[in-house]
Amino acid sequence: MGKSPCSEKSGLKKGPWTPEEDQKLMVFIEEHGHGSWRALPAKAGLRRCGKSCRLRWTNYLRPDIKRGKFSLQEEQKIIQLHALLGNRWSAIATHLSKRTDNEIKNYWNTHLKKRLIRMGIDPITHKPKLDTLSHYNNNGSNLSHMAQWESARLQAEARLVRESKLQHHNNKMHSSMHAMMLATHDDLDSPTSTLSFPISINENLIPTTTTIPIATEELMSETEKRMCNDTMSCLLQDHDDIMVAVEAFRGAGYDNNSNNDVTLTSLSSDFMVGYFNNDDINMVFDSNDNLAQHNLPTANGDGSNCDINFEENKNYWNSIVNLVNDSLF
DNA sequence: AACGTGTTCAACCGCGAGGTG
DNA sequence: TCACCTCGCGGTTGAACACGT
Repeated sequence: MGKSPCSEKSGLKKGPWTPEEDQKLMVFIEEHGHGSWRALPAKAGLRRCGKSCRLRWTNYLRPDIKRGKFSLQEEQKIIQLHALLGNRWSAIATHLSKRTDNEIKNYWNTHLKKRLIRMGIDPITHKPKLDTLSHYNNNGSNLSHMAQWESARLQAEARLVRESKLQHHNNKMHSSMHAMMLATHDDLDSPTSTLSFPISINENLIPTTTTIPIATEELMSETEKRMCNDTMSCLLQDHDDIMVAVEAFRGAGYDNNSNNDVTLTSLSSDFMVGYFNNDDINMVFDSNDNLAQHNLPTANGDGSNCDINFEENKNYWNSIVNLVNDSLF
């Protein structure tokens, strides 16, 4: 297996890179490209292993790297992406232009993770920790707020389940495209409008759901296309984008089945979840239509609770993001 | 100024995926 | 199918730095 011979070879330098070494590596790559990393050190006149050269280049010397303080937007994005993708730093890095996976990983471990822990949020699940309740209990008055929050949240979820099932039923009833807004606004408001607990929901991130026939674009009427555009405009720029997303969905390994509509729900300005209405498969796409995650389990196998899973996640993300924002000021 | 402690982040290590013969 | 190799990823380390006493 691919165990690196780096540490086993004598005469190879380790540790921090000198400016001279950096210069040699940059000049060589600019002239020849990196090609085989294993062969590069000898060609470039470096007493380093190829692995060390690759790391130095990708994490430090590459010209398209942005360094310095992370912006608030970048922090929010990292938190959201981590909630969705976990410790897949390279995947997260692809959504933050000019940031390396190593830098994001370090920033998470040294700043964001600690901040979430301080706020009583589990940095792995992105949900409030159970011991947060006892923390609040020990501190007195806030326990009732936490309990009220959880109670309101559960009530909202129960309503969402009911409405989701109704929506799923409607989807089955109509085989052509339907653009519809989920009636979730009140549900999302309820925990915050009645409580003083400092979690609020960002109303800009209310999800929109659109059901699109997976059949070819030609089958869609102009009206349908327009409805599609209107509903998805918060996420996708135009009809072409939507069709690209559908193609990406279809291209992810599933057969084209004209009876199998796809439902797309925008989670945020960067992510969209989709699922086949008669399937238990659902997927998450980023704004570039890349498949970020798929095959998330569903409770009843018919896709009817997909909205609930992602609705719940979205709520937590917004809560986390808002809490982070609150802690900054 | 000296020391101890905490924090940061560049760099390393080991593992697994994927390619190739 | 198997063995070998390279590459990329995520976890971890430790030197350098910051800060408090």
